[in-house]
Amino acid sequence: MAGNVGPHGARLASFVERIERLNEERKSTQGDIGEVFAEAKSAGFDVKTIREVLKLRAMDAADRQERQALLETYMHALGMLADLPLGKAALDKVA
Amino acid sequence: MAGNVGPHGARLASFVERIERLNEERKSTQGDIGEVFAEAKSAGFDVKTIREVLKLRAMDAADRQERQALLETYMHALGMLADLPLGKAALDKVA
Amino acid sequence: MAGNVGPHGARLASFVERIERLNEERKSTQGDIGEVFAEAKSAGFDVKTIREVLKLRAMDAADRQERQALLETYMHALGMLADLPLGKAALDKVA
Amino acid sequence: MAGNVGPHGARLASFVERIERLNEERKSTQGDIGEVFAEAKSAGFDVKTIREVLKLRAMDAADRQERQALLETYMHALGMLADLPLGKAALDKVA
DNA sequence: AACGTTGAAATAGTTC
DNA sequence: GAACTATTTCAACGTT
Repeated sequence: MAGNVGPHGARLASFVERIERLNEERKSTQGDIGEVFAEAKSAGFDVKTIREVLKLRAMDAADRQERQALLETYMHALGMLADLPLGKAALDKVA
Repeated sequence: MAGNVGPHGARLASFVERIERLNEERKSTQGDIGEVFAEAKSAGFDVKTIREVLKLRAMDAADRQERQALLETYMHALGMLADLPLGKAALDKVA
Repeated sequence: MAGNVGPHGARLASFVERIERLNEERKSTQGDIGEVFAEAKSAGFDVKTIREVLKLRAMDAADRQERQALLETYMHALGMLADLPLGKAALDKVA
Repeated sequence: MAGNVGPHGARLASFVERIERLNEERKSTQGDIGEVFAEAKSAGFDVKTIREVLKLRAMDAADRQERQALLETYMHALGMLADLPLGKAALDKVA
């Protein structure tokens, strides 16, 4: 049963190895995060609360992105108006 | 209202920012992994199968590590277990 | 204030009570396990080592199950992998 | 290296097997719980909320136990008073 | 014996 | 919605 997987074996092996390498990188970064949490903890901070802070900030960031996207849509729609007081006021509302 | 967070605010901010930075790094790596999968897919490979291969290889690696760790414990317990069928079978697996 | 929970209250109460009953059963069994450990300890055995033995045996059982499940996937993927060294090694492990 | 673990091997094997059997029992019960949750879910109930209910009831039960234990302490302390109005009033406060 | 630490199990959230 | 990962939780263990 010595197979013949065809000429694509090497290509497949390459994909597998690249993914494994990236996976290790990901885990390493994850480990770094754990270390920072541990450091914060031994500095007297409450890890759970820090997680809450991070979550809130991530939400804020997402909101900001949405608003930014909306803003750009408005920018295009109001392109011809932007220099006028009316257009400026509209932009102020979404910014 | 200048965001007075107490004397430890700067320290906390540092932790939060380091984690956020590492998080972005992690997501970026995750994105890279997704790209490799996409590349493999458009090269005609089956993504599900690649995942299976990765899982199997990871399992093997983890097993090897864990068995190695258990070996030390067993070394100490040898006297108690070595001539018990159960213990022998266990030892055979890690040896 | 007769605890009117709506028309589905009885159904919900039934679910809650069944789960609570099963939970007690689970805790009881857990207690039995603790007793066996205690008994083994007072018979002079090292509890930690017994835990290691249990872990190893559980691992082996899980491995066997998982490899069996993977085998089916591999059967389908044989054409793609069978003559790639990586694939061969993987197949050897499950065969 | 055919060990001689001593005369206690059979005893150890017995402990291991008893624990493994209890563990299966525990997992089986756990599976039953999962089934009840699934059933409740397909009946239209929110699983997360049911978990909250269970938690609250467990807390209440623990409280009741504590109060019961306290009550018994009082019972003993007030044993000689229990038949008198004064003692009864005291007992009413903790019940 | 209370305390935090460690390890395992379950739950929740995220990604595909 | 299925699978994987992370977070939380619970119990056991040693430590002070």
